[in-house]
Amino acid sequence: MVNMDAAELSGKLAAIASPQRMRIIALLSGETLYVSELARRMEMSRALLYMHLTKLEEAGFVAGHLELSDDGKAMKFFEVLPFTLTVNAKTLVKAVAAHTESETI
Amino acid sequence: MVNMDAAELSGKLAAIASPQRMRIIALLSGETLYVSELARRMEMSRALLYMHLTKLEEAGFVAGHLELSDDGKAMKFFEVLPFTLTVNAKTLVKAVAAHTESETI
DNA sequence: ACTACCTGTAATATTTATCTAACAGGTGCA
DNA sequence: TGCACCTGTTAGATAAATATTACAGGTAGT
Repeated sequence: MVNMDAAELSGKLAAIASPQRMRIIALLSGETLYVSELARRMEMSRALLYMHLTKLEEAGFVAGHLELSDDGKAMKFFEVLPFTLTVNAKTLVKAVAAHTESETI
Repeated sequence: MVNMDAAELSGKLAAIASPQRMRIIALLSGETLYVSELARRMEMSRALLYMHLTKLEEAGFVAGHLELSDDGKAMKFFEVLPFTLTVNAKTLVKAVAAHTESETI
């Protein structure tokens, strides 16, 4: 994770760049919520929310797990994974270099 | 710049998230190049490159200026501006909060 | 006049991302 | 049985980003 190639870094940045997904992380940061509840707070359809959550999960920003509530309902909770992303010119040069290497060799 | 709202942060992240634009910054980081030369190294049309450069410039990552070469040609040079972007859960919470404030008040 | 460079933009096509609507399946309770 | 919750997915519409093509204009040198 110390050395990310351009594709990976780009994926993470794209995942986090969306205002909607920024809000999702902000909402999940503090309390873990299950999908339907999160959908209500986001005022967003579950289908759409799933799309966003999938992108965030693939990028490694959140993680979801099924839980069985007391009354037997299956509920999918999501939590924010700890992360820190630092980007500057140096970072980008490294990422691009790593990328072209893996492409060429 | 210390406190960015969600829209601004999202704009910067989106600008930097593109693999093409990451390569542009990597190429410009070290030497300033004029558009046509950069287009050759990127193996990309100038029209498309302009689109990318505009986004990078609007986000504040690069700056361009016209220069008159010795033989009278107008040449537009671009350079990378110093920047460091750090994103984590705390950053996002702040950005989102700043956003909803400016929206509501 | 013609070639070889350069900047700059507008119209258009293509590809991707985002969003909506609709469905199937589950549990618990009145 | 019917209502109120929950998860999960797919097909399709809409919006936005990306890329292409084709211009117009400039300087310098052969």
